[in-house]
Amino acid sequence: MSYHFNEIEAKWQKYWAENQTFKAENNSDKPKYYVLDMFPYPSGAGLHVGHPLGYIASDIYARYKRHKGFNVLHPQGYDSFGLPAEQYAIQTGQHPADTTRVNIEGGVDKAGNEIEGYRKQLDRIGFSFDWSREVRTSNPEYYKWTQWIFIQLFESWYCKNHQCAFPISELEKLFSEEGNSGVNPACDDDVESFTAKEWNSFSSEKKQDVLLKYRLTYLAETEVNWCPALGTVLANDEIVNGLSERGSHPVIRKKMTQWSMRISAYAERLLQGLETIDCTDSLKESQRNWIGKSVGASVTFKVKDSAEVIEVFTTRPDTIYGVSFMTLAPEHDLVSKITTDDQKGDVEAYIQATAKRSERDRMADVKTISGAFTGAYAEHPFSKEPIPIWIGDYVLAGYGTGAVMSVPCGDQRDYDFAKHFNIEIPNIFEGVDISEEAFAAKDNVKIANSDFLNGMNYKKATKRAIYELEQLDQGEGKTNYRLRDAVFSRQRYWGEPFPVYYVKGKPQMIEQQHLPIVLPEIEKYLPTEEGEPPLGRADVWAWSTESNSVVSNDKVNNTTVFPLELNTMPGWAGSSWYFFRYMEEVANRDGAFATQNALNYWENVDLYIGGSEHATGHLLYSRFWVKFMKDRGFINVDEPFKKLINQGMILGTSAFVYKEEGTNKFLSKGLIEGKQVQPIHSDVSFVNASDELDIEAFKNWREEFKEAEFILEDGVYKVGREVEKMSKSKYNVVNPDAICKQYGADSLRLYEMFLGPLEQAKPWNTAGITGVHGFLKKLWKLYVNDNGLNVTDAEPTKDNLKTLHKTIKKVVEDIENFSFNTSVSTFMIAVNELTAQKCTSKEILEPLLAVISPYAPHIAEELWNRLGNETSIATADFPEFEEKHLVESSKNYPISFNGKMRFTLELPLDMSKEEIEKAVMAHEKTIAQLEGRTPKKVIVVPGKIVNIVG
RNA sequence: GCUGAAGUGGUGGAAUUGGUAGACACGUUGGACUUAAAAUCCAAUGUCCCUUGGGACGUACGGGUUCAAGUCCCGUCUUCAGUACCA
Repeated sequence: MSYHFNEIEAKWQKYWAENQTFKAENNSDKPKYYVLDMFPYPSGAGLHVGHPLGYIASDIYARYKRHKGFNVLHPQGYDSFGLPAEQYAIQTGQHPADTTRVNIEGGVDKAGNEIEGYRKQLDRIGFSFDWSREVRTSNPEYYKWTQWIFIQLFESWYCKNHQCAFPISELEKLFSEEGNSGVNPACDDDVESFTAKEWNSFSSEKKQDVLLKYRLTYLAETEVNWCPALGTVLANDEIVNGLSERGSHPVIRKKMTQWSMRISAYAERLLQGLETIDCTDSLKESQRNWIGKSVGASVTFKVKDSAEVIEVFTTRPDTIYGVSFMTLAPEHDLVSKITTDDQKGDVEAYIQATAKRSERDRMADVKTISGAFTGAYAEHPFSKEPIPIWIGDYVLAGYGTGAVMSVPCGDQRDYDFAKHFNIEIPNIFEGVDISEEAFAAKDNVKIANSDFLNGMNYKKATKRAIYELEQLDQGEGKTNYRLRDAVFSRQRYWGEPFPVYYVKGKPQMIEQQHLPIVLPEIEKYLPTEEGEPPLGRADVWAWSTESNSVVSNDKVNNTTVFPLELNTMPGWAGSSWYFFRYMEEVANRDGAFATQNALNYWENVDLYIGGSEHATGHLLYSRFWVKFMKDRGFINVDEPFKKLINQGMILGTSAFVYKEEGTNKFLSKGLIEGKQVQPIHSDVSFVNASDELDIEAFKNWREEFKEAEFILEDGVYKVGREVEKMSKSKYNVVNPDAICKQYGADSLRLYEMFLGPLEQAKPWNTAGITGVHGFLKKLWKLYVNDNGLNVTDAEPTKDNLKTLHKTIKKVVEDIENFSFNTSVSTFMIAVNELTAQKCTSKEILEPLLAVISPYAPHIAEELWNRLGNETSIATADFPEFEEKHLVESSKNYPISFNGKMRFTLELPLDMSKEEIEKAVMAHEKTIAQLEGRTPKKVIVVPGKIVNIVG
């Protein structure tokens, strides 16, 4: 009886589904373990072999933990809001909800495309997901709680003293009792001071305006990349050379009122929290970069002949005597106020010119130095000397205060700017040559020409400068973060609607019992002619405070019926908290995002696996929301993920045929030398393991190749190979369904792991799968022969036990180190050895199945069943490793001469050092090697090696 | 530029605290079985020299430490990823 993987796999997948084998329990005596994958965005293109890599790894770990006696939560769902569905909707007029459902569940979309669906594709690979807990972010039952969290953020403020978020009502109480002088909140820069008395006299509208500046989510004017032709805001990466990536339309920088998230309040905690996460240094480093902490000072410069002051942030207050000019960002508010009449022309022309350039362009074009003099002067805080004030686009409006004190001798950008505009470059470093470039190092230098700072080093001078600035009330020590508040509005249709309506232009939250606010129906998924977001097209999109429901727009009277927010939330809203939703069983999901019971039991994710493209954004945002929810007492954990692994990308191995230029001849790879050829991608499915092209298949592929002539070498056409990103346009996409059909899911799972270390990028080459497939056949033959089951009660031999326990030991180590590729080799070795030993002993073969089961669950389940087990192997005990079976009495010593291994010698392990040396020195091969020489030294490491020197 | 990761046969990749480099596969070559093919099985396979025994060289490159280095240290180069005028 041979190995019929298709039958076996279908059988057990059905069994697992029917018996809910992988359903997690919220009440269990077992210890809990939560294994999570980053949930997929269900695109119409379906899965390719790169997608399941991380899922297979996490599945192996989840299954292993079940064998080890854990109650495992291993859920899956869909990040189903997003841009591609909306773009597709615009093109085809289909509702994104429909295309999204088809992409998940399969079927035929309105355009007539037959779509397999993510779910079926995933099921075919045999994952141990608990599908009963599935979530979809676009489902109103789910986004109800995304909206709820948004409301909680709106209803909260952040106290810097306590480093914690509190209800906004507490802040109102503080304001009414003592004004805002005593509070230390994270808030907008432009808040005014007021007393309790003043606060209490404010109108309701005024109070709302003031509070908005303190809320953790707030409306604010933000500078965005606006594309008038597309009618939407674009992210930086959607703009190429100042034009939109889609359609090449002009993009301008525009201020727009947008919802923002005050993530900056959490900057320090997000940084500190990294210490508690188990992940790679590179991931931590990219989080740190993003947060961008820098320690320095804020310094205030007075503007001469003006009441204005310029505040700057600097990391080098010790170089304050090196300031020879100030630079403001062209967008800085002060520019228009301080520019002299003489300079107005220059300054305005410059501002116009820079406004046309996107932020990205400015960043990309670092070499061009540009700027303009405002005609105004600032006053040096200590020397009181006048300092010319310039504007320049190398200063970014969005970072720090949008202004810098320029120290050309100590900063290369300031230096280049000064050289370009012939501004003086005073040297404040003792014995340093600055004729060629700035001196930016902090160490091993003393400050000079700096009055009271002379002779001090960086550390001392910094401290002193801050102290002196404080005395003048013109500065203080300050820590700055690069992390900016996150814009939370999108001018899109396919996202969560805000639970917000506007009364006299002031945002009001809809009470939580009326949630969800369901996305309205619209005719076209495009912005309105007036440039409003797509929701501006909805006819029924107003809020009635009487019926507490969404009503027709024509009822808007601004007394009881008000307009609703037209923006939707960004993609990261739904993915910032989904891991908590899985914790709750569907039956109990109505009353809360998850019950306290479920949250207390599962706590947070023990293992999180996903792509590195989410290493910054998603991770930062979800960590932010979790910290906020912890502050407000909704959950009990400070970090969402305990351990995080980024799987590497699987690359495609493209195949090329070579068309000789000007002919219709295709030359085999070996014949192209010296010829003018044009490489053309061939579909990888036409190429076999030996890189030989199926010429007929290629000819039939496309009309233009029908008449092609093929010049062969050794009777075959050889293609060229190149590793590239897996993509449809390169014809190197491999579909896991096809692999499952031809070799089986177990082969796919093993092969994906066998390719190499999980975290590394590695090329896919279908040819190699015959190796692991052959292994599964050998495994099968170890249990089943032509007459049926071939497993006996025979007493295992010493060798049998040694093979089994060696395998258990290695596989446990591998799984716990996430080194899945080496486990597969270990299985191969085990099966090769047991086959050679002609092992039929059930005592060996039964536990072996439990070891292999996490990797190849279908075949393991089938053989387990054939051995007479009536329950699933999924929760069978993982066999215990016993050291005694590996104890050896002798060792095959490598005998080296001057570090080079010459031969091996089998010696008992209980031999002493001296005895080993004696035995080795007496050996004929040793004598031959030495050729009469006397060794200077003999190194004997018992149990390891012998090295003879001399 | 900065940060991080990595450079090992024709290919993917193994190699505990420094201790037999190339496990396990793919591919290739030869053989068995077969009318033939597929499948399966057996053998060889880092490079070079050599008649066998064997020898020389080999983990990106150049140094160093050590009885012993893919592994540790210093320097250089290359590739990939992330990030970028952050004051």
